[in-house]
This record gives sequence, C-alpha cells and structure tokens, in this order.
Amino acid sequence: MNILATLRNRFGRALGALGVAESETPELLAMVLPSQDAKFGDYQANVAMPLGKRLGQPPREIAAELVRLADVADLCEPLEIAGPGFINLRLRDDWLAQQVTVASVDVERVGVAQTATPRTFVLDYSSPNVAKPMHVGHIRSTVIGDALYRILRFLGHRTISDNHLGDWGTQFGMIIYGYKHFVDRPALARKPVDELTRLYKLVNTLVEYHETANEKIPAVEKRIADGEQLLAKLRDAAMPADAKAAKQAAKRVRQLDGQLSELRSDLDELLGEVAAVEDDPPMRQLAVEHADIGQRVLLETALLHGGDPTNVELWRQFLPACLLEIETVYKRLGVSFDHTLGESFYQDRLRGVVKDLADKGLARESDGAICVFLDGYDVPMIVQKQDGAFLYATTDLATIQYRMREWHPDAILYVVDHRQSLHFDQLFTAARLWGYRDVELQHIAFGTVLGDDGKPFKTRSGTSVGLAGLLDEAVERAYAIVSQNDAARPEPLLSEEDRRHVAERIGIGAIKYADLAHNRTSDYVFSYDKMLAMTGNTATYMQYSYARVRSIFAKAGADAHSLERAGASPPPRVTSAPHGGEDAPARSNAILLSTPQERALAVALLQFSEALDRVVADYRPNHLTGYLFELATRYSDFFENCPVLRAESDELRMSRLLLCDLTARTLQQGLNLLGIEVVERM
RNA sequence: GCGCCCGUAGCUCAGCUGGAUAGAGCAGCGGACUUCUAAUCCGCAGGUCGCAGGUUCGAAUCCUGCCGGGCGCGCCA
Repeated sequence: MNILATLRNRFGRALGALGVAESETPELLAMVLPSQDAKFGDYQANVAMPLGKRLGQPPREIAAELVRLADVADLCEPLEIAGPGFINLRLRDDWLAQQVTVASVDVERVGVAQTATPRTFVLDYSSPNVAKPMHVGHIRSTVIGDALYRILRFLGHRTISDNHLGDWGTQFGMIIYGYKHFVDRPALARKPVDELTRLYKLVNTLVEYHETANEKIPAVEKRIADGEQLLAKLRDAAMPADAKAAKQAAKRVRQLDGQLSELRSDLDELLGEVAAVEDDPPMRQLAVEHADIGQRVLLETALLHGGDPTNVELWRQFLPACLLEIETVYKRLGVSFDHTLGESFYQDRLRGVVKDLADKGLARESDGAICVFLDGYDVPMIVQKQDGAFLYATTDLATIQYRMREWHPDAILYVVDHRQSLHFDQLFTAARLWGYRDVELQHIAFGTVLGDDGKPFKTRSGTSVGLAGLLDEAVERAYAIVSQNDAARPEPLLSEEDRRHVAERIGIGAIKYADLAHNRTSDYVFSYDKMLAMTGNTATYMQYSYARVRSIFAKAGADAHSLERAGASPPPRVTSAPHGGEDAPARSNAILLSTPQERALAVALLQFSEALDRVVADYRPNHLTGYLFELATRYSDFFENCPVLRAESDELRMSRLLLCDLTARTLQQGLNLLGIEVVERM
C-alpha cells in the first residue's frame, strides 16, 4: 500500500476532469504531499495555488472544484479547504484500519508493493585498494552502496553490485619491491596477510620518507618563504585611500596569515614524519640503503603492467591473501557483492579503448599524452600517459563499456567520495560522447568522515584509522554498555554469550546507522558516544524499540504463535468498521484504531513504502533512517499509552498485538535494508 | 585564479523535486519507574535558517552579489 501514490492517482483523475493537460499533471501531482503538521490532516494537496495562476481563477474556487471532482470518499474524510487554497485530507479511520490489517498479514513485504517499472542498476561501491588495509574512508562507500543495493532490490529492481577493486596499482609495486628485499619467508608461509601488510607498510613508509624529505618539505618551505615575503610587502604598502580597498587589503593580510600558520603546522607534521624514520636506527639504515625506492617501486609496477613473468606471478600469488583480508571485513559487515571485477580485469582492454577514442576523434595527443578534451573543462581527461601507461580514467571508460555490453543497465551508480566529482563529471561527459547516452550515470557523492576536531578522522599519530580496529572499538564499547545496563537490572536478561552477540550487532549497527542517517553529501563528525546513544536517531534506539516490541510477545507466550499463524494466513475479510456495529463482531485478526496513538502508528506503518520511494528518488538512505525514527517514536507513544496484554477486550488485545507485530517487522525490514541486524533482547 | 559542495538552536544534525507557526538528539531546567525493557517517556526554554537584494499567492529551499568554510583543478586513484 502506498497512500501517497493512491492519492496522487485520484487527484490525477480530478485534474483531468478539470481540463488540465496531461503533460502538466505529474508536476502538479508532486504537490500532493504528506502534511507537515497533524492539524492539517494526514496529507495535503497544494495544486490549487499554481493552477489559479494558469487558469486565471481564484485558487480557492479551483480548490472547491477539485474537492467536488476528487473521488476519494472511500479513503478520506470530507476534504477541507484552508488558507489560500490548501486542500487538507484526513484519512478515514475505517479505511486506515483496513489497510493496516492487510499490511499486517503480508509476511514477505510488510505491505510494500514492488515497483511497476523495474530498472536495471549497476552499483559500484566500496572499491578499496587491496594490499592496503581498509580504513575509515571505506565505510561510507561500502555502507551507503550496500543500503542502496538492498533497497533497490527490495523495491523490485534488478540490481548488480560490482566491487571495482584497486588491484593493479602502485600498492602492488610496493609489495613486490618489499617481497624482493625484505620478505620474512617463514612469516609469509605462516601468516601471509600479516606479512604482506607489513611489507606494504614498510615500503610505503620508506617511499613517503624520501618524498617528504626531498620534495614535500622543500616545497612547503618555499611556499612559506614566498608567503612571508608577500605578507611583508603587503604590510609595508601604503594603506589604500578608499575604505573598500583598505578592507580588501586587510582581508588579504588576514587570509595570508591564516594560510601561513596552516603551512607551518603542515611543515611540523612533515618534519615529524621524517624524524620518526631518522630517530629509528634500523629504519634510518634502510632509508639510506633504498634511496631511490620511489622510482624502483614504479619500475616494479611498470614491469607488472608490462607482463613481466616474475612480477605477474608474484601478483597472482599475493592477490588471494589480500582478498582474504578484505573479505574478513565484508563478512563482519554483512556485505557481499555480485561481482568483484577489479582494475586488473580491464587491463587488456585499455589499449583498445584509447584506440577507439582516437579513431572516433574524441582523443588526441597533447604534450606526449593522449587526452580527451571536453567542452566546459579547463583540463582534459588523460587516458594515456607520456610513458604509455594507462590511467584510472581509461579503466573507468573500459568498465563502462564492459558493463553496458554485459548487463545493459538503465543506471550505473558510483558511490564514491565527493572529492572525485570532477573526475566523474568528465568521465560521464566522455562516456556520452563515446556513445553511451541512454544510461543514467550517477556519482553518488558523499562527504568526509571527521573527528571531534572537525578535521578528517585520524589517529593521534596522524595515520588513518583502520576499519577493523574501528569496528572492534565500537563493539567493545557496545559490550560495556550492554553489560552495564543488563547487570543493573533486578534480573539480568542476558548470558555472557548473549551479551557478546548483542554487542556485535549493536556496535556494527551503530557505525552503519550513524553513517546512513547523515545526509550523504555533507561531511559528518564521527563519535562513538553519539552513535551508541540510546536516545535519538540511532541504530541502538531502533534496536531497543524492536526488542521492546518483541518482549511483549515473549510475555504473551503462546499468543505469539497463534499470531504468527494468523499473520501467515491470507488477508482476512474485513467485515466490520473498527468501531464495530453490534451485528458485525470484529474478527479476531482485524486491527482496531481506538486511540489517537494507534491511529498515528497505523499511518506511520503504512508510510514505509513512501519512505523507500524518497530514498530512491535521489539515492539518500537518510530518508529511511528518518522514517524509522519517526516510526519508533510513534510506537513509543503507543507503548506508553496503550496497554497491549492488559487491553480491555480480547479484540483490542489481538488488534494491538497485530500492530506490535507489524511494527517489529517493519523496523526489522527497514534496518535490514540498511544492512543492520536486530536482536530479540538487549 | 577557475570549478564543485556547504553555512539552520550553545553542540551534532534533519528539513522529503517552493507550502501554513523551521524540527530532532545532546547539553540546561522541571516532571514520570509496586504497571508489557526507565538503555525509556512527557513538559519548559532555546532561531534574524551567514548577509543583502530578486523571482511569487508563498523561500531555509530557486536566481544574483557579498561574507565565511571545505574540497578539487594534465599525466596518482
């Protein structure tokens, strides 16, 4: 059941009867919306105001006409016109009761219909570099992508998830170099993943050391010197005469000052990095011995790309261990993919891509590189470097070509950091020029995860936070909270094993939910305390709400089983209005809406479908978290005001049990679509 | 310099293709546990939606300019 879609459908007909052109109706029907304030009813139609202008009639008159034409008497109370021409709709209690009763026996889909217009979506998310440990930056892509995948699939779309691994880049050159110079063979045989990680980190540290010492530090020093010079010049300059120019000059000085202090703190950080190596004698020794490590890593990478048998064999040998590592994280997150076609998969297609682009006149040589020049962009998209190597733009184009040929999608969604938006703009523009015009290409951009200080989330030492450690920490904190709360009960509910199990689900859920609940386009501040809070819009609160509902069934005992049976049966024939005429006794499995709280809960339950539509409209899972919070709030209100097991009659008791059951299943389904598990007790 | 994103309560954030009196949580104040999980709930207080114009029946939302912040800008991904 989708109330909004039903109402729009009815108003569409009314608009037709009013003589509105069919081409204009979709835009107008978008103005039929849920009310923001309950005193205006459940829904409102705001179409009369814009129509007033077009038809040259007072909006209130048009509203009155629409009220006459709209055939909604079966589901709405008599329509009301308010203000300049708002039409307020209040749903009939008997209709609501009937609809929610039907939803309550829908075991599979809690009343959400599948889309009438299924599309094929390819979703590209997570895409970590293998060989590097996954870090905090991979959470958002993985979690948002997985949620969108689950939601689209639930709505009946064809979905294909493809983890576009970085499995062919410089990080393998590093591992290969590390293997050739530093490998500890027994360790590699014993724990390959750990040893490869150690090699990667070691080589990476050495490469960075040289880069920092030889390039970054001098560059920053030069910028500081230039800045200081400019600042001195600005300060010496005579104050401009007119006020505006003086203000501008002052601002310039202020900005420059800020930039300089930022640069100085950058410099300190870089000097610290260098010192860390130099103060460690063995590392210092290695740094001296491997002075040209940066170049030699690139060489190893080039050899790999060129098909060098030794390096290709090493790559083959190392890849499974690296995959195992990330697979562990995915398993814990409950994320899986239909395909995992990494960059390496496309390597033998790249030459053909560049040739085809050149043949079609889209790419040409410039400064020794092959570039695609696009209107409206200052910089071209480079598809082949001077030295002949290909770039990620090339791989991405090859990937689009492959996906289009293989899966014929209607849309390809890339869940990737917003910093890559220029790349995707260019990629999509190029792809369309290349001939892929009938596919929706979307960069599902998201912001950065920040620490408490408002800067990108890092450890004290400045390295990025490992994803595995992050999950551990959340689960550990969840365990402490679970244990503390359970121990404080007169009679603890949970065994030690239960507590561990619950903590895992709460900890992982908290991280995912916090991420999904934020509007994806903005940065968000990562805080364990906030995400594990029991109040507010958190996974923990949602899981708690679920557990509270379920506890009623635990108390109800055998009733739960009979209810499940009732739920599994076909929809009941609703023979009576909820308030029940004497000659039509309410059936035992019909829902009655005897209080405002029950009614509000029923409306919320029926709006699940609308929430999912909103998510899909612009690929924002936070609309679903917002909905679940609203639902949980409504349930809480109901829980406080409507006794279930001690309801005044058997009919009411059964009705409320049905509402509870549907609430639990809707919460569970909603959380499941976000990749979050529930617990029966907590 | 050019481009993209952002600016909403003390803090962290919502605000659903422009709708009626801008909402949550935290923090603050005051209430509710012999009653289905109080890890909860209810009430109070808290706002020039960065600033200034414009578009219109109506603007936090759309347009322009300014102020403030983040990110990106040829051979990394």
